[in-house]
Amino acid sequence: MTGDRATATLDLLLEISTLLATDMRRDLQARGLTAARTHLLWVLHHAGPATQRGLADALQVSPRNVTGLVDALVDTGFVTRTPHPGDRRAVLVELTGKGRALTEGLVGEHRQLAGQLLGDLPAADLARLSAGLEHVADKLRPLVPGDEMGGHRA
Amino acid sequence: MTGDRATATLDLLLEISTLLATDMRRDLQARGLTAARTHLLWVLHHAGPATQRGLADALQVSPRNVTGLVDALVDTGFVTRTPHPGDRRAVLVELTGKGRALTEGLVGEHRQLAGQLLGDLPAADLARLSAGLEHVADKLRPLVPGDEMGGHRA
DNA sequence: TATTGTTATACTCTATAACTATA
DNA sequence: TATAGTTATAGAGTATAACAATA
Repeated sequence: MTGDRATATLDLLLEISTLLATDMRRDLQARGLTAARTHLLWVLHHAGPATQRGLADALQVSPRNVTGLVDALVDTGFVTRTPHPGDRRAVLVELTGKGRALTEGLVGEHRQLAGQLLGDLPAADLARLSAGLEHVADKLRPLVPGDEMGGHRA
Repeated sequence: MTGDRATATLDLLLEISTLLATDMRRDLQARGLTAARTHLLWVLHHAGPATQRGLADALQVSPRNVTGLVDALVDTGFVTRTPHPGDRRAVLVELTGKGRALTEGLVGEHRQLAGQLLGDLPAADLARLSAGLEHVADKLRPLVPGDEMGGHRA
């Protein structure tokens, strides 16, 4: 039955999700980072300096939560808070050299992981896998309103 | 370049992971359940009554953590604690009628979601997607030691 | 009056360590 | 001596509400 095949495929997708999350979390932990803090660094890496308000929107998380994450990342030297020029209420959060080194390292590891998981798949198979995943993502995106962060994840 | 194609495919996989997690969490929250508690119910659904020790092993989480999760699920009426016949140190955790109704509902919704995401994919495409995902899972499983829970996730 | 970020408070998941009751 | 589960303590992520400074 096709229905069972679909269910088994969704199961596979969920298993892979868990495995990927576990694998990445372990790598980050070794460097003293959590998933939430890394996600914030990742947003800064892609978007450049941002206000905490902007980060809260990007991460879809409360402003109060951002305060805590930025506090921790300042303490550990990954980001700095500087006054916002032109709005004295706001601060600009930006990556330090250490922060930039980290996110650039992540890009490389990300690429390496992609190679490890998909590198020996024939190009035609990779294209078909990609197409299948696009199909799934297209169905899924409308189910989760207020996404916009597609891909920006560590 | 093939490398970039692989990276883009991994990105897609990560985006889908996030979307799936968000979608499922929202559904559960509406019923007063968190991901961790639901995961425990899911294990009971598949394995039947279990000791807290057994649950800790299955969930790969500390015994102390299980105490808290079971406390909450007892309070909300999803499981019961009964004395273990034959070992007076241990307790058996089992689903109540409410708990069973919930997990059975999850099975149905899971199937429905699979149909929604994959139902209109031609059988051949579904088979190729499935094969591609199997390839990824095969590469990924050895990277995450002590898994064994493949598929058992809510 | 609205917005930015903070303090105050609280809940959940998670962990380790020490302890009790049993094996 | 080892195991099952609890109490004690702690850290991280998350949220809402009230508040200060600024727009």
